[in-house]
Amino acid sequence: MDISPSEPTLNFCQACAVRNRAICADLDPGELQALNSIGRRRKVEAGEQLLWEGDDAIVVANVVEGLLKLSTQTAEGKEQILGLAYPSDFLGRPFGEKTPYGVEALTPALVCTFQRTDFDRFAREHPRLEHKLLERTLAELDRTRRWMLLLGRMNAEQKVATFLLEMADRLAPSTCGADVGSLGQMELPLSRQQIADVLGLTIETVSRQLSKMRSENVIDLPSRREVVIVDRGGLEDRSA
Amino acid sequence: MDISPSEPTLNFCQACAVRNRAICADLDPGELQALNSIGRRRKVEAGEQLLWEGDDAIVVANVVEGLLKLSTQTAEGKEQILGLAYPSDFLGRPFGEKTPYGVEALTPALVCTFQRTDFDRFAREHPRLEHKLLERTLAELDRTRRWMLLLGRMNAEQKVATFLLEMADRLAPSTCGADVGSLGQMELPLSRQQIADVLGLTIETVSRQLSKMRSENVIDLPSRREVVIVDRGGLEDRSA
DNA sequence: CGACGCGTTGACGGAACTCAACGTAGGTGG
DNA sequence: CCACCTACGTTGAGTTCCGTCAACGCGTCG
Repeated sequence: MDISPSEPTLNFCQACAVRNRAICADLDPGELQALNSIGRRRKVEAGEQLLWEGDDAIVVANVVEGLLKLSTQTAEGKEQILGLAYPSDFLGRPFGEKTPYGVEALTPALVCTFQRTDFDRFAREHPRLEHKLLERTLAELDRTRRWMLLLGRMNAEQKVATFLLEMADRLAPSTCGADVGSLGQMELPLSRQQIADVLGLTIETVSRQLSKMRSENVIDLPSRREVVIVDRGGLEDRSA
Repeated sequence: MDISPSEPTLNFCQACAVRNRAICADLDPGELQALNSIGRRRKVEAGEQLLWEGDDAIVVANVVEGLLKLSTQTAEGKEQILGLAYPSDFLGRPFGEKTPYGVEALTPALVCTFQRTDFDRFAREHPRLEHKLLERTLAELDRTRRWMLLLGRMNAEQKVATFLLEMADRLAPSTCGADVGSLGQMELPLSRQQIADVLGLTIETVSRQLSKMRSENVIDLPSRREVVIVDRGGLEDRSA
């Protein structure tokens, strides 16, 4: 809950890893100091829930490090992951009453949290920040709509292939030891169940599709969490 | 293409049907005049395409009257409807290069169009408009994410029931002869194929689900395009 | 009247789900 | 250190739901 006592009034923002990519990118030093004063850094452990669906929207946050999932569930308890939040992504529902989805960390994560009311006020007073938030929200809406095509119209093979390509692209920058990325090896931050929840499938179907692609020499699966893309073209064909 | 010659320089905005609900709601008369000067009213016929997926994002628009669909398709040509645009909704991709989805009118529609570059400039100079656009985009993102749960985790019966309830709610205000709405009668602005494209189903499955619900006395189908909700509770049970 | 578009219904097959057993990796304690 | 346990993942068998293909009904328009 509390910020580290060793740096009580430090301006975290200036040294922030996502300083140039997050919604605060266009703020000048004075504005940044003001934003810093209403925000708090917080570590979230893997598996820890940061926001609960349906709660009053008290908190919003910026992702600094790590990967988190946004999810919701049916009345019967079947889960659907609505999206993944990477560093510099924004979490929570500004200008809203209720948190519309749950947020849970998939890896150890570092987030920069704000009381929603503080953030709303700050945003309204700083159009450049609000503009950044708008651009980010528009991009997220585009991404979400593209995912609807996957959920509504793709079969299991297409879903899994599309997922692997997307993860390879999005994970590349972080693991960007260049050769590692081009070799197509990656460590999945999601369990099979979570992959299934992203794709609207069952765990067994995901497992079968992965095994099938391995037997067809399109991918390799050195361990549970590792995937190697052996034949990117083959994956792309399957994602069509 | 052209505005009506009978009202060459009139300020459409002042008498606009969505004046108090669309993103222009917070503008003062002077700002409204400025916005009016860069916008054009345009009629779109039912079935006419307003924006094409993948085109350069030249135009953005506000819906004044009518209903339009946003859609995309797979490489194989299977369509997925991403959302419906009602009066006061915003269309197109501000601050973006490409139009990320196609837009086609389902009913005769009236839209207020802007050159995207003009609109972008105006928005950046008028934070109140940009704020409205942000609120609208955030709400649309919430709505879109809720639809992902339907696409990914619901069976055909749940999808159709959810769709009927949603349409009844959203169509009510316009047809709001009060008693009409409460009787649960509505005229669907979508064909069976379009309903299927919204729900990620086939036309036959939609038809079968509707017939089944009629046989169970949950709804009635007086004609192709009409639906009467006979037992709202029954529908709600099925949408769970 | 016939043709066409749209919707309904039926028969069938297959893709994905369900249920169940088994395998495997990682962590714990004796 | 190894046996054990547990969580996670894989694989198999059977079932179900929905998609596909096809025939038919109905209203509309030329």
